[in-house]
Amino acid sequence: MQIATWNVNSLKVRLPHLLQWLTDNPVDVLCLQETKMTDDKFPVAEINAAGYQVAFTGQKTYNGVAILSKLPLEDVVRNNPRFADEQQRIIAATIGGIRIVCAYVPNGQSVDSDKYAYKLAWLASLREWLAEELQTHTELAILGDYNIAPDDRDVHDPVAWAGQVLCSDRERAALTALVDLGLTDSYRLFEQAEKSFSWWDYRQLGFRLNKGLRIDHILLTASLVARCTACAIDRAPRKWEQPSDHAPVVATLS
DNA sequence: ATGGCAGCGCGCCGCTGA
Repeated sequence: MQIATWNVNSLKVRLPHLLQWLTDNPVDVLCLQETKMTDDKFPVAEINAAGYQVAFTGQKTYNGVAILSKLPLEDVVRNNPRFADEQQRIIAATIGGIRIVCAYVPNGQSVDSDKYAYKLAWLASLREWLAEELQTHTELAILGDYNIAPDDRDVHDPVAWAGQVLCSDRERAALTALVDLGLTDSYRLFEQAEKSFSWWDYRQLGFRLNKGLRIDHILLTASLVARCTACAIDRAPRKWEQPSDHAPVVATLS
């Protein structure tokens, strides 16, 4: 079984890439972020035709998340029930007995921004909710765009990024607090190339110069860690014409 | 030096993203 996450930066623009990528990578579960569309616009028929069922929650212009699955999606939850939020950033479903949580963590903009305070509050509430979910789901995976580079290995220029949003201590502590619930960054279970990133700025030849960050993650509970045989970032679609600025991350479970 | 891409909105610039 393969589970994956991809921030598509507009599903309207990226639908052809999504369908191509699924043809090339017929994963069992794919979590999407930044669909940027209201639910009435969601391309259900095209995704069904590709062999996937789908649950989603979106809004105009910003945010929006979805879970695609070959197997049925059960017990779908939209948003964190503990956090009143107009922004559509979370969707969860049980698939093949695994609780799948798809998350689009707020960006935060800058550490002195109101959006940063919102990001930290959002993450604190996510932790509270996940703690509850973990009481009833021993097999749980939380996949998504965390907008946090866990440590300096995940940053192309740690000096330039030191203390900046996506790399600041408080965000990293919030991520550590999630991990401390009993989760593991699946990417670091395995030997990985240095300078492995999942996002590259569109500007200044970011991808070509590999000036990126690793901010898209798949966290697993211990029972899924035991089943996890691989985790990889697929840089291929970042090279396609008119790409998302993020690459998909794929974890393989036995 | 706050730029630079990209997507979106009743658009022709301003916002958000990361």
